[in-house]
Amino acid sequence: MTDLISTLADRGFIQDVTPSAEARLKAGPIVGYAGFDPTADSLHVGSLVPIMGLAWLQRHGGTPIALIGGGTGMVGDPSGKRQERPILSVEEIDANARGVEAQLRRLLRFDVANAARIRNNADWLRTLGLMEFLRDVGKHFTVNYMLQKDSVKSRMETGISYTEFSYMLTQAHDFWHLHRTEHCELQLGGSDQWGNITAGIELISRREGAQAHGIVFPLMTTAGGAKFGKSEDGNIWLDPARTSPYQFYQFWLNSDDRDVERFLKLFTFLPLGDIAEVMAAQTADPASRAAQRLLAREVTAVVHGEDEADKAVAASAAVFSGGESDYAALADTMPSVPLSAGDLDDGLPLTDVLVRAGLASSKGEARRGIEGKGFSVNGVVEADVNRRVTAADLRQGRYILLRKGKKHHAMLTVDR
RNA sequence: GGUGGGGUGACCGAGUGGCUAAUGGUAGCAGACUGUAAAUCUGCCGGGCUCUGCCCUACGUAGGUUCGAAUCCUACCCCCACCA
Repeated sequence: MTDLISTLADRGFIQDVTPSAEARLKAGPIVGYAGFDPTADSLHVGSLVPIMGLAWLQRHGGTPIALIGGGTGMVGDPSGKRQERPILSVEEIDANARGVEAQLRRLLRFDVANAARIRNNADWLRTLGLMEFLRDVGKHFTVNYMLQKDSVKSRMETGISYTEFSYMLTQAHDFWHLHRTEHCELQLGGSDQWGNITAGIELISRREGAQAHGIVFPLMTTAGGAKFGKSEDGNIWLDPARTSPYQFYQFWLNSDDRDVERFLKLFTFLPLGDIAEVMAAQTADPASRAAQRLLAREVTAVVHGEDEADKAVAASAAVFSGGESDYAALADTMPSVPLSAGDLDDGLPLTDVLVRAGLASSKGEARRGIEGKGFSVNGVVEADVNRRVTAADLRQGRYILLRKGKKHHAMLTVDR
């Protein structure tokens, strides 16, 4: 446990730490948690930071708890948000929670002595009575204290509902609950969670007379200034049904030179020595993008497994080297759209096909893209707006590879 | 409850009766250059079509005035500030 803090610090995880944390971590193994909101049925790459934090905790002998916010999700965390959030139905939250839990189960270890635990705060928050909450939690906080928090202060202009105002208390209650029931003494989170975490520490101190600790991670950004984890298709999800392993691999491969070292430290378990080595290679020959390749391979393997990572590497090599390749293997890892054999009898307009493949959001966009030489079929740029896709375009009898720009691919697969 | 200000496309933000699918900026997409990078330059950037043009839908909501409205009128909803 001794060097958890230094590991995290060396790898760029630490934005802020409560003063007592270091001494406590040196004293022995600890139980720590991080929360995950069930706002969608899949986590996205942004969630990898706290997940890696928990994983490092586990590797240093601690017991990680991944807390799914099935209860707090009903309220909505104002932290880092400029506007009130839409309320999801309980059914949606529960469905999302199931998806998130399945992913967490793959990313943490459950077969070791200090096995990870998964909890859902719906289990205690939904049954918590209002009077009980006001007496046992609300009584310990002054409104003055709550108004000091950034999450509230920054919303005083635009407005914040009582519901979101109260959020920090529900999260504080979670920390207290986990402390009480599982001896959890540490909470990890993004830097926007600082206020919520310290509120929890405060509550534990008041009710239990015990000292709890917090570590927050820096806000993820990219050197280009874009939001981390977003692409033109929206978020980069961990769910392969939403973001194929190939797309996932490509996301990391396209990392900015200025970000790649930081990402290697944050999103892989590679020893710092290995990272320094690959960075040296990268600096010597930037065009090789050795660091990006390693990053993409490693993160894809962590999230989707070794096999999928290998396929993504192979598919990327095939697609970007040009020439004929093993289409069946490509179809397996990249977004693939099924066609029935009959569809091609008369040929399909290319514009329709691009929309179906998700490469264009409307026929008009597809048409404009073709006019701008932005699309290709089987590696050949297509400039004819009226082009039709026919059986003659099939490769290996059943595949057609569509490409948008240089980087975006989709495979049409004819059913047999 | 009162007074004042405000609600425009993904976001910011112009626009006060026709030249407005709506200036500009950001973000995004494509092309050129490159290293599947950055920066830069160029084009695109509500939807559909039988596409040098045509048709829908759109400026908080619902009506109205007008040949014509994001722009004027009425009611309503929501947000903000100050006052009570």
